[in-house]
Amino acid sequence: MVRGKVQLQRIEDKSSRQVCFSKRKRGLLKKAKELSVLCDVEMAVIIFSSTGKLFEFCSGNSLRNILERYDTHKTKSQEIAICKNVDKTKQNHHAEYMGPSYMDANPLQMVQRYFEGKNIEQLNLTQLIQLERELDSTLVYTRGRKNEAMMKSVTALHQKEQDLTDENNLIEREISAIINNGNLASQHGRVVEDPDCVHPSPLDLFHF
Amino acid sequence: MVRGKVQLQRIEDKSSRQVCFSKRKRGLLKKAKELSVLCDVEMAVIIFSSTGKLFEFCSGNSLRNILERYDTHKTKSQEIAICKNVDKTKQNHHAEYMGPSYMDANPLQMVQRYFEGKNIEQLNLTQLIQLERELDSTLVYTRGRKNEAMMKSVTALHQKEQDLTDENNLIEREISAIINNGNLASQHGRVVEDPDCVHPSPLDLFHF
DNA sequence: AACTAATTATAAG
DNA sequence: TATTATAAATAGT
Repeated sequence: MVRGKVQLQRIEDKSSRQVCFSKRKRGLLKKAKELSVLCDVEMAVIIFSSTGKLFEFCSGNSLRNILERYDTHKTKSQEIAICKNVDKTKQNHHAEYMGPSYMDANPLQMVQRYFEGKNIEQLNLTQLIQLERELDSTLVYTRGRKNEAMMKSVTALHQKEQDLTDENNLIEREISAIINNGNLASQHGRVVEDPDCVHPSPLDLFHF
Repeated sequence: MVRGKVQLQRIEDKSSRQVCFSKRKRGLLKKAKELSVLCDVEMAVIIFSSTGKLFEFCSGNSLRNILERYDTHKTKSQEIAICKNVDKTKQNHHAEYMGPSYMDANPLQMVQRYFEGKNIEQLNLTQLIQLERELDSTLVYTRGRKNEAMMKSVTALHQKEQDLTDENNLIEREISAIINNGNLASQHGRVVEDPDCVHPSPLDLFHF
């Protein structure tokens, strides 16, 4: 019988732990199934026992679909984070207007459209092997372009910083000249910025 | 109070369903945490509510690590299964008919079409970062499907081998019976093939 | 693995 | 949201 509350800590006795795992795993998977059915939700449970054995549950028929959705969801959140960050920096390194979202479909959907509505599940082995290769090389290419774009962006920011610094130095020299000429009444409409304070490190734009 | 057992079916009333989801989700996540701590297991739970909101739990500090382990585990299991299957199999099969080629454009071209003819060179940094992520997850997905397809293919071939072997044994027995009856003039329209000579290795189908 | 007392989860109010 | 009666899970035998 159950004596007192269970302490939330690792059960040290191996045998008890194994028995507990077996019972609680069954309970958890049952609860998971109930939740998914009663409340009509999409969900996945992945469990690796301490012996390395895999147990899984998913609401539909494909755990992979759920992981895919998870990835998509995360990607979207990250995109929002990136855009917010970019807005904050006011460093406009995508000068062009992006227009209405081109990013509302991902390559998975594009592939499926391309295969005339066929699900990737229905592609045959040869098609899958070829698709894998082509995705791989498109990915490598895209990654390279991304890195180049990052580099350019960094370089552009450095240049901008340099220009501002030069401009400030120039203004300072002008002011010094004016002071040295004893002409204190002369006015400049500009404010000297301190570039070190105004500009974040270019690398802050990227989330490494 | 709880009256009678709960029926395992979708709760039709939206409000009740929402309340139930909220309570049971909390319960499930608590159970998940208890299981992971008490029994020292690595686990992940991913839940998408019917309104599309994401809830997650994981035992360590990175759900993505667990998903990676999941992928690795699946891949490894499949490889082991394939190798076992292939080793057992000394026999062949002919490649399935693939149908008309859907592969006359690759994802690079698809991506470019999708971006209204823009070259990947012209995508901005935000677009490139997202495209990279999406290609990556599509690739992971495709790779998983390919491995599953390989498994199925090998299993089917193994079955075919068994069928052919059985058929050959049957024919050999028939011939022996005929010979033992001294009826050497009797004709059979079939030739017994030597499978070891005729059929290439199944692995030739896959480009490792 | 089956049993049972005690805890825990939860449907309804 | 909090309460409570009941169902369900489960620790120890």
